[in-house]
Amino acid sequence: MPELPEVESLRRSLIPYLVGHSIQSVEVKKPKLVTSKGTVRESSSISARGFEMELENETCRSIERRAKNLIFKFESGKILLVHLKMTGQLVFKSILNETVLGGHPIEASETTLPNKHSHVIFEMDNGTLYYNDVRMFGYLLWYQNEAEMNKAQHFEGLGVEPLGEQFTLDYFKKALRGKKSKLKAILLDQKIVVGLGNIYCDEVCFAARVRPYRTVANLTSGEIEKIFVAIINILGRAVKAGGSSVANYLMADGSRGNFAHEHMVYNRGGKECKVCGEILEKTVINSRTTVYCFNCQK
DNA sequence: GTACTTGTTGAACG
DNA sequence: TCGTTCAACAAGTA
Repeated sequence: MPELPEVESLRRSLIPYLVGHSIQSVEVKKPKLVTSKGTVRESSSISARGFEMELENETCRSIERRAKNLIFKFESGKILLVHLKMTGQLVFKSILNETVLGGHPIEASETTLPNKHSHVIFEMDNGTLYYNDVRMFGYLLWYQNEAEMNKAQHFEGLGVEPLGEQFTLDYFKKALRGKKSKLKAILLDQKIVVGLGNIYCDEVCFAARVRPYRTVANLTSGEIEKIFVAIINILGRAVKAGGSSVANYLMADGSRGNFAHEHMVYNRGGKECKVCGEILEKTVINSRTTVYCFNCQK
């Protein structure tokens, strides 16, 4: 599930292949993905055919990221925003047969391209970019320019970037002041800090040795600091490792940019804690599965 | 057939 | 009114 580290490492790996290169043609196989925004049905301002035409002959100038959104900016000023949601992935296959992948982990059965989940295909001057999405929760939005994107208020209310300069201990402490929620709810709340999803919330809580259901108001100053440091460390390390997804599934040595191997608690309920050996507890917080170690976390 | 998965958000809650 | 939590939704898998 792409959270901030997956999106960021995908962005970094796509830059050398896409920036400076142009789109020759676009094929939208599932119009829904470019005409709706998640569960919010918008009266689409653009048809699938319009989407294809608008991006033809556009040259990519930069690839940016805001929260879990990938933002492709073109020389003309046009913008393509991609949200992978749960199961989206972008795969670029160059004409030299190099493959770059990011987002949702690839399934072994889906290594052929395009496959049945390839819903939007960009023919570039140096290869092909596939947007694959098994459950089709993701979306690709097109904007005429920066102003139009801002007008859409897609980023309204988002908190600070955890790996940016604005995320300071002071900011974090102030943001938590007076909150009555459980720690996990706070970490999941994109209005405070963006980019943390279910996986990294559990990992951050474990790294900080704080139980996820603790009420924020009862946290000590030291604990908040540990959580703050854990957010930066975990996300930073995960980005470095290439996220929890397979980074390059066609590499000869089969190596994987894989933070998943480093997960301490996520998806490990009932298994032994890697630190103390106790059985990890599994519970539900804010309607999300949560795993923690009762022994290690206080 | 059913339970379960996550990011997001409008609805409902207290 | 407001902060907080819930539930629904997207579509597929086990």
